Amino acid sequence: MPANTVLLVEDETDIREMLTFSLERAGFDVAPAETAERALEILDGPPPALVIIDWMLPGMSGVELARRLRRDALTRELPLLMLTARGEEADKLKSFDAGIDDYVTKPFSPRELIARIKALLRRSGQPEDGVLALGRLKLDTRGHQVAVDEERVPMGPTEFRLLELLMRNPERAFDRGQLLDRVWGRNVYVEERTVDVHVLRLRRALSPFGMDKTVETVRGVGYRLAPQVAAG
Amino acid sequence: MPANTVLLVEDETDIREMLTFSLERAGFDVAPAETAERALEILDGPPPALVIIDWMLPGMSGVELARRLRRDALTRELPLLMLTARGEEADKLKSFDAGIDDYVTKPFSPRELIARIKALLRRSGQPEDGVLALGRLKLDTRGHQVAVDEERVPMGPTEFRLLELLMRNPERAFDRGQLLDRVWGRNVYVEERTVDVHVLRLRRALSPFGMDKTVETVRGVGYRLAPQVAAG
DNA sequence: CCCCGCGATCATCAATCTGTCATAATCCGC
DNA sequence: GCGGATTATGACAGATTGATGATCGCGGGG
Repeated sequence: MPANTVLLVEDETDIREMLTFSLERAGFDVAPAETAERALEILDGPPPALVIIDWMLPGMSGVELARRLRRDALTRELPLLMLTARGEEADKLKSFDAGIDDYVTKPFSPRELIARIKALLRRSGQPEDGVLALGRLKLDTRGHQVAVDEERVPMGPTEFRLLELLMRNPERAFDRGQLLDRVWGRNVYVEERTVDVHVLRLRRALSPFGMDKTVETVRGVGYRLAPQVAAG
Repeated sequence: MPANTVLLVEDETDIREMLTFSLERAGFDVAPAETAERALEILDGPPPALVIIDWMLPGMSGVELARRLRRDALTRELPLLMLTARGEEADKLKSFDAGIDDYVTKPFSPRELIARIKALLRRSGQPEDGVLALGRLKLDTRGHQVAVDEERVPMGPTEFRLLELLMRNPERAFDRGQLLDRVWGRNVYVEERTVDVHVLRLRRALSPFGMDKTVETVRGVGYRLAPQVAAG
């Protein structure tokens, strides 16, 4: 799932399609889900940048879904935006208790929704223009391109997502399990050692630019982005 | 077991799960145990940051478990928080007598519980996570790295854990047995002298930065962080 | 139908880390 | 200063863990 993806959980077809249209026009990729259950399935794959949840959902409610996401280490840090209908304001409190970051009351203007989404993403440290820059490294999440000093760095899709995760969390070490969960998605069964191979490929891709030390090994733990890259 | 793990001893499934959820949302890792016996097993491994005990437990009671923890040198300093039901207020006295640091009466709000937990941890001087800083020394638990004045200090995994323990407990001297228990984990058979070697290795790692006196020998006892480092 | 890019594994090699010893150095009380 | 006790060090051999190159398969074009 592209990193600029918004997971949209909304059961009413027309609203869902309207939002999908608006969001895509605003430059987001949209993963639509009719139910909370479906949303959870999607979240077994690589995580989106943000989740929009309708308060009222058939089956598992939006609030319950929110709680679930907050319970899970993998989704805990995802920005959550909830859609509520008028008259449900009384429940806002409960909503925030479930860990909601923001809410929008229906009916709402797409303009307002987009604005709040961007605010949330900004707050959670996502670049608005889709370009992550760290020192000489630039990663364009929309164009799926990496560059060092404006020069293009060719690499495979998995290496790209791996680098993206690391650049979003510089200085932080991930163990192989976390990397598998967040880059591959946790529904896939893959050997932990496979991570090593992709790290190797990523390093190789960066090495012609003298950036092969960018991804560091943390022995006994996993990998992380080199601090000097993060600092620069 | 991560350093900010909470051991939760509660037999009622729904309460246990609710608390697990709340605690995890608050950023703690949770080790759930249904019984006191199970809790003791868990405590054979690396120790949690805090223990929450339900007053009423099948088999060994919560109070008895608390007494045991207070008797064992290894767990004596763990913050203990007890959950009591209304009507058991009369027993509070007994509870504190058993070495409980704080208690919460059911029904309670997760908010209150979290607040008390954080207060307890603050009180016991254990940062919840992130960067431990002591003088020129910085240890980043998230990124798994140590720095002196921003300059990186390479060291092995065991040395890292050893330094982490010492930095979390400045001013305090540990004997070799305690170090083995808390850094290596209990029920691991290792010679006590091995600790010396790892202390040596840690000192060596720090010595290029003039910080080799950071870890002091307490003759006849064990080791501790040098007071001047702890103070700075 | 074959070629090719990409991804997952495996086997193997290399780099580090670990726990123990043996031995030297220190410390302490006398 | 002596002698025993305690700690510091250097050296090792084995065990872990990570790096690397090669292989096998899959699925999408051509």
